[in-house]
Amino acid sequence: MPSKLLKELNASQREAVEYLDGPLLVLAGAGSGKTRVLTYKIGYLVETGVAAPYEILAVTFTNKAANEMKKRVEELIRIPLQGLWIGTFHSICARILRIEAQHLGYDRNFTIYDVDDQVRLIQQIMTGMNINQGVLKPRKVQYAISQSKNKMRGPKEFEERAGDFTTRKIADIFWEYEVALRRNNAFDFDDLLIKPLEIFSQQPDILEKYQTKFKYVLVDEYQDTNRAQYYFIKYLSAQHRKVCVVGDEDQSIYRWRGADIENILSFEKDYPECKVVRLEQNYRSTKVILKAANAVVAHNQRRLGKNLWSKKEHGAKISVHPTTDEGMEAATLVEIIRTETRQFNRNYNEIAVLYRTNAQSRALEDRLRRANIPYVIVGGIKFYERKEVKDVLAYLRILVNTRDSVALRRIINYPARGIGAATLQKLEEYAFLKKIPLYQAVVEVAENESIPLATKAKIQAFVDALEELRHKKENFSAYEIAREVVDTFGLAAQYSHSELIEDQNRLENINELLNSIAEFSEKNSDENATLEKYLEDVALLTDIDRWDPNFSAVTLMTLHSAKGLEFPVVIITGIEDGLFPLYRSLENQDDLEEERRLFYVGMTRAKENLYLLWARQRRRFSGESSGMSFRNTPSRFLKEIPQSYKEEVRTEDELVYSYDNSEGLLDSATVSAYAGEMMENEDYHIGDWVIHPTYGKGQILAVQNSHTGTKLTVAFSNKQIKKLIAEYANLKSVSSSD
DNA sequence: CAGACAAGGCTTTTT
DNA sequence: GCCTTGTCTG
Repeated sequence: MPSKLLKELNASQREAVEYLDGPLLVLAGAGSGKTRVLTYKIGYLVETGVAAPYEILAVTFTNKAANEMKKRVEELIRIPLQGLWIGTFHSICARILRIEAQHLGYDRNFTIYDVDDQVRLIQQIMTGMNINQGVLKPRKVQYAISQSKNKMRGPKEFEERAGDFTTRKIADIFWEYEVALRRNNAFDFDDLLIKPLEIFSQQPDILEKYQTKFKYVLVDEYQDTNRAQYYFIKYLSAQHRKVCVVGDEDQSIYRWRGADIENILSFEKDYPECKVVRLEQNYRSTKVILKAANAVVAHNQRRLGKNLWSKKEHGAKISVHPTTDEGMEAATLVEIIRTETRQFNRNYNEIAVLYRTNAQSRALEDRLRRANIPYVIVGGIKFYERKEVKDVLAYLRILVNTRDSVALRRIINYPARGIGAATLQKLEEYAFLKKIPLYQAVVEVAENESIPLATKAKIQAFVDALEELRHKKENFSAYEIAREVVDTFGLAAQYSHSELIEDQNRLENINELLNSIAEFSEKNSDENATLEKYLEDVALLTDIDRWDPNFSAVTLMTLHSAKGLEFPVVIITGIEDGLFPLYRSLENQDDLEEERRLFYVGMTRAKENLYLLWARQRRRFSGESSGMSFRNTPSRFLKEIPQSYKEEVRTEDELVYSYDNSEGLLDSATVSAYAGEMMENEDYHIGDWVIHPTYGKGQILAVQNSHTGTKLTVAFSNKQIKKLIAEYANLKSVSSSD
């Protein structure tokens, strides 16, 4: 039956969907409909009966993409996709580990450790080993271990390569860390990818089970797979060899995380019989944006090469905005957003603001807040990484996995209940001597001679409360348990009595967490709505998964987070040499090419209008040069955009500060932002108050010296903004605002 | 043992 | 500049 699905595809897309006989490499340029191909391919496989949903494994880059894709396919073919395995590498691996964990000596209710948990565990280990954490930072150790695991090197391989003293010390910690993870019945993020491979190599029968099961394996964003992910796909598809990978070498941006662009570049070597389909028609961007992006990425050496084209309109030129400093950059940003929303009637959610580093968001946020422009930030401090959220989760974790000592330590005296460092030390000694998990030592506190009676009573009360909940867990929903945890241990109460905005936020976050658990309980059928499953979901969720594109707000995020998304208007900030590309990538050709790909990714997110902002001066707060201002030159990538596709806009010369503030007062940051460039004039200063014969009292927003005289931009109390020539305006200056 | 205050470090990107 | 961590005092 020739599926009607195929009619909705162009020739290349159709070719990619229809080819089912063997390995397939789809080289899909930005905006060329690769998600569409994957979606339709799954639909086609199921509709034609070539494969049942449970015989398909589909790997996506985010959980959100997985959910959307599944929903979309079900809408298309109107067949429920029960049993389909779709999700990120991490979630699929976690699923396998739940089933097979016993082969590694783990329980199926293992915990997944995020970076924060890993660092806490490493701190514990280092304390135990008497290593000075001031000299060797736990965070550094965590990074080194993670990087090593990303390359599939365990403690043994790490030790073999360890040259200097510090690295050998890290190797020692690495060994202990692995032991501790096992003891805690926990995997870290990197384990999720590595451990299934361990099981596969130790027990070929288990590998074979999955190889037989998955007739078709589909992988999105293949250019960003690392070594472990590469082997994972290779092993699982070895039997049927029906593996379809989709990717774009020009969008490979995760080298630092161990992603190996070679995986896609050499796919044809791995599978000599493979078919290659190129998707080169871009449906997203205007011709100008696309050609400019192509011109930039053409500077890279290591690529398969492709020729992206678009049938869309020519479109507006890319506007490049040089600004004085980060304050002016933010002011310019506000101005652009105002123009787009007021003049061109855009909704806020049609606009994305992208930057290289999370730290850049603060200056932008401040200004957006003052200008009353609604915005959401994706990334940065993630919701599930917030202290108050992690506190609640730690309680839930210890209920599920009593061996999770990282969780236990976090909550044993939080909120404070009189179990201090000294007591914890005694409990730990007890656990160590009896070779039992810390939680067990807490349960057995009655038998512990070294702890004073009064303290014992406190610990006993804590244990009793936990144990009661642990038993309730079997018969109550995840939400009910979480609600009770929060009430029993007073996790919200401590914030609800406070008037600090910060505490109010924390309270809100706890409520939001409870809501999310309630939503989870409702959405999933009973057997899947367990606390265990919830904790796993949460551990693997990213901020982008929680992001609602329909919410009417400007979206702020890093360029990395923007991958896979599109917006009518994209504003990229901080396009300066040293920031983008970053200094540390300037020396190395491979690193520089990755930065360029990142810029390419950013540019190609834009459908209609693209703005590029950079600041001549920017304050930095990292490294030795902390707090210093730097003179910047525009990013070398800017020069790689052909002149005919861009135009420079000197916004600040004509920038009029929009005047929403009804009191007519300018905040100090605004004043200083304007003051940066234009303080030269002796008679008039930004922020000064003046009286005009007809307009009345006003405040100076901008001063410019031009050949016609001193141009002033003044905001008057009737909310009018006027540009005046000082020499003719007959202004009187007033000393203060009254 | 808990809360207040000071010092130090940090920021490249994320599952 | 802000946040986390450590130290001091009650």
